[in-house]
Amino acid sequence: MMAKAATSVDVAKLAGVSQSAVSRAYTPGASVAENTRSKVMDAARKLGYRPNAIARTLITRKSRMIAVVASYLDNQFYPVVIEKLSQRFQDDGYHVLLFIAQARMDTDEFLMQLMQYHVDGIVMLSATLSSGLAKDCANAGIPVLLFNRIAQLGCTVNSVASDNEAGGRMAAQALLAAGHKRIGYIAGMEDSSTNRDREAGFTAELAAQGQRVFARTVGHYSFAGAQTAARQMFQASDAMQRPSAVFVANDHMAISVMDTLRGDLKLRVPQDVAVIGFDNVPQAAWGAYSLSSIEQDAQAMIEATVRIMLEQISDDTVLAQHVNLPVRLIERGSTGAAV
Amino acid sequence: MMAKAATSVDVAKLAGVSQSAVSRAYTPGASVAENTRSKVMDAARKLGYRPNAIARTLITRKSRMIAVVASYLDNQFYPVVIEKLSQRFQDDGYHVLLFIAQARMDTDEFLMQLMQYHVDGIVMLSATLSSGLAKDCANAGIPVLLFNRIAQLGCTVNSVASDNEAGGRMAAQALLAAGHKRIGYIAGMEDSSTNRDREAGFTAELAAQGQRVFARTVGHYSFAGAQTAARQMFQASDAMQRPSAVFVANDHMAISVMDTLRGDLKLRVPQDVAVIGFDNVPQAAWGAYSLSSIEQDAQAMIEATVRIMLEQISDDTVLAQHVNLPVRLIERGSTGAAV
DNA sequence: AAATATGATGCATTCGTATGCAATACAGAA
DNA sequence: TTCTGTATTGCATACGAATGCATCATATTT
Repeated sequence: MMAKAATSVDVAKLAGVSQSAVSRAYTPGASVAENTRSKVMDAARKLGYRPNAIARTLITRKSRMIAVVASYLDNQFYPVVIEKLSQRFQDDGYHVLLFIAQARMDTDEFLMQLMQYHVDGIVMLSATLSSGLAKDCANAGIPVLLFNRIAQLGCTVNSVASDNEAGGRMAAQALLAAGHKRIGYIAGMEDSSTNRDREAGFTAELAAQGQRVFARTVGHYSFAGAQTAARQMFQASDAMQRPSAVFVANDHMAISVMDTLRGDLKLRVPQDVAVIGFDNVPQAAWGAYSLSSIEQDAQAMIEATVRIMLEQISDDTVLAQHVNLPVRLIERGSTGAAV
Repeated sequence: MMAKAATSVDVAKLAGVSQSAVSRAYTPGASVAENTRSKVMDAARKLGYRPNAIARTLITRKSRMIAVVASYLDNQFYPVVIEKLSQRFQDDGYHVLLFIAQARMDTDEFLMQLMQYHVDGIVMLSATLSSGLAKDCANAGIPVLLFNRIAQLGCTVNSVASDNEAGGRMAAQALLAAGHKRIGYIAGMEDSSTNRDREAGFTAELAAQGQRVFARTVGHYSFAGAQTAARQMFQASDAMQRPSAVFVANDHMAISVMDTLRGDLKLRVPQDVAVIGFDNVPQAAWGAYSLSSIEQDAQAMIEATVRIMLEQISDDTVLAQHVNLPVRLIERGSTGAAV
């Protein structure tokens, strides 16, 4: 039933031209007479011909595919980014090959798969991949970009991130300005650059105003981890023994923290505890949370990502770039601001 | 700097065998001596050789790529599905090429892109694609599966969905059992099979127990649309003029409805209005909402999807299949159940 | 030891398109 | 009219791996 798809040779035969002519008709800027091109296009339409991107890739060595490596998508920041990123690449004629990275997956196996598909570039959304692996990819000649993460050493690896340190400082300022004296921090993954920078800025600003972090626990950027971290931090029944405000390393965890505070611990937000997160995911604006947050400019991050990738694909002598975008404070009810 | 990647010919030369031998060494079940295979593997390791999946695709006519067509990912049901689906396909050696479908995108252009990549199969998560387009793909010999949607006519198109009608009935039963007499329905996209079936089951069960839908508005499966729909439905200041319970066609909208009820309209859930949704997305379980819902068994849907796709890829004589999986009621606080 | 079966290997071709090169046509210039 | 330059076109080959077929070596049988 399935007719073998028409090839450029079939089209050439029907149009009475050579296969080269067909190829040229589909190549912008190639030398073809207008007359020939239209003959080819007519024949192509009749046969339902579509150029085979696979065969083209084999010879041009450009697949027009970008690998996006992501981790668990329950943090809504990532689906939003994937959606917009995919759209932007589509607008430029690229497509996204999605890889879900898992801890259990052997990284070598993973690398192998990426290489086999000959993607034109790799965008890593995941915070869980070693930058060693990222460097391996770069050495193989495929531009790599760490999204929302800073590369440790590799000047071969690009990165696009927000100014997490400034964001950490903003969070501290917001809580200090509201008069809090006992301020806690719930960390994400301790070895991630996002957590490190957010915490550094936060701590620095507290110090600048003569305070220290009152309590600190670790939530590993997971929903369940944040619940545990919140319980640990707020278990004291004496209000003076626990923070009156907490900066949570991302919104995904902050929402879990708010649920735990209200549900398990019967504490009110913001009256008993003020909460501020990071990312400004869509859910932060939901009425039930009204979570104050440090907003990452996802759109700008995506634009930078696409720009850098396309540059590196077209010209591999371009040096690795590191973009650091500004963030801004979004004040909502969870820090006592007017909703 | 970027050394041209080693090919099977390079490996063959170094190992002192033919290129065929290299190919066979990588083909499970091919006829190669153990001795030869290990010589090949040693040479491959030295050169960092990886088979070129593109070249392989050209000759085997199997790309081992599955296109997943998705729409706006703000409804968290889809990111979860994409993540799990991608993992399941990866486990079987397939990868996901992600396409974000947009209304503004010309469907022909879209189809062309899919064909060009010679994907082995297409999974459509989006409810916004015409099944006409889906049929076109199937005619081209690529198995197509509608996920969470029923195909209208095309016996060439597979579908995996939940028993939406039964789910609609369950929702009605839950609200009726709680004694509600004024029950509303907020619809999703009116031309989608999910909305149609959910509403049909819901209405039928109400009728079976001698009731009719008290009020009905349309939220188009969007967050903003649900807000408008909720305002319309609950604008009456007299409690008797508005529903005491509402079934919302999916959780994504139901959460928006709850926010609107509480925030704008100052109504309590469940005391003033009981709310029940559909999908059981992760957020439904969040403490601030505790949203009762009809759970779709995403895992089972994914297993069925992968099974059907792999069957159709390996044997194109298999007829289109239609899977309808059971759903179940998850009672939470939003319908007055104990939390 | 000879005949046969079995497994391993290499050769040559194939997949569908892009492209360097040579050939051709056709224009304008002299 | 002849020459030079430019625009088209086709030929042949390359991309990298898989595979049918023929060949060869080895194991098994008689």
